[in-house]
Amino acid sequence: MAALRSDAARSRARIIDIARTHDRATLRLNEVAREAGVGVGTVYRHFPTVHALVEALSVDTLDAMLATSRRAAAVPDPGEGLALYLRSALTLQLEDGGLQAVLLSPEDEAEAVRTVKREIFETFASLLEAARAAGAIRADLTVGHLAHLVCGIEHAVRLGSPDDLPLLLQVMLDGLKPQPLATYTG
Amino acid sequence: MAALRSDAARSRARIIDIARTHDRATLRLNEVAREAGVGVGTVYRHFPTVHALVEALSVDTLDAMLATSRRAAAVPDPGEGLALYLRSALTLQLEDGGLQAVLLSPEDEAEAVRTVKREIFETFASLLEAARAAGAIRADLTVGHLAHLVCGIEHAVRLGSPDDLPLLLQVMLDGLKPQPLATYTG
DNA sequence: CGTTCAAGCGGATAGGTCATCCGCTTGAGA
DNA sequence: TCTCAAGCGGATGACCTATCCGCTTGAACG
Repeated sequence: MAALRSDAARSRARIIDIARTHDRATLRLNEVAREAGVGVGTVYRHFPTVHALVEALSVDTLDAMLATSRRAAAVPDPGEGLALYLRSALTLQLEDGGLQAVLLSPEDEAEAVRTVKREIFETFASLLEAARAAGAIRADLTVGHLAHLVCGIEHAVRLGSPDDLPLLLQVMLDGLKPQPLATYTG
Repeated sequence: MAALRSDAARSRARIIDIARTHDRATLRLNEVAREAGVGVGTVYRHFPTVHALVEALSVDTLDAMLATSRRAAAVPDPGEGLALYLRSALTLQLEDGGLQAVLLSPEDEAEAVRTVKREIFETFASLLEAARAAGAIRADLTVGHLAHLVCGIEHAVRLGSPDDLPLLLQVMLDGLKPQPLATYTG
């Protein structure tokens, strides 16, 4: 990203500040422009699509997610490491309402986002591999399954209250373990 | 619902037929009107909101859900009964893309829908109670938690492929069991 | 049947949102 | 100070939703 002219940097920051006060799912670029005191054209030049703005709002959270995944990789017990990462990812996704969309989007506006996402997924994959090797997790689960499950639990928590997080997370974590006994498969 | 005039019944049926061919999440009433060969006004008279139409598209599925819940209540083993219901509910929700919205909506357009939903939830609640009494499920889970979890798993399956259903369902079912050992709660 | 009219129909259109385009302004390098 | 690429604003065309009202029609009744 080339250095921005000072006025452009100011506009961009104002837009992001205002956008942060809005629900990510119902962002209206024209409304953000009005509240930020800039022209609509300015918003659309900085962020050609709503997704571009949502992405920009999530870069900090993405960095936090990467940091967490690396911290999790340093945990001696692979099962605990994976669990720590899953818990953190879920918490971050619940805090940042746009993160799920950014993580799942196949296209990224910003090159930096693409890079961080790749690094997160790579770390995530090695966490899973280690946990599997340690027999801490069902062998038939892929990184995709886990990512989708986290998004699913996020969805479930959003349908209820944040207070449900610990319980629903625990249900997921328990379900991920290799099951000792045959389970009903009707 | 008072008996419809023959032309009104015909219009209504045409609208529903066409609407069934559309994605529930992106239904456009004007588009449905055009395709159904009726005026926009006719669509809006029969279905004042998109949700009213979505609801109408789901009445059959709701009936199936109620029937399934009663079948599940007749299963001798309470744990198996609950599992059967959860599996069926998830399958129905995946088949009917508008069902989750109908089930979760606090307001119902049609009185019949309100009634069926109440009966489903009542049966669901007694299935849970029986399973809990039999020690087949964690004691701290409510009907709300389970309903939200099913919606969460539905979400997870939709993010991937329908092939993921058996595995993700099993993860949920295993996680719902009372856990024999202490779990990592970091 | 013919008559009557409530029920139903169609679609023009008012109102609202989105995103582009272009003439004006300004930061900053020379 | 001069120059002009970069940035800005907002008018506006394109599109979408949902209402309203004058016209049409099914069906009840004598």
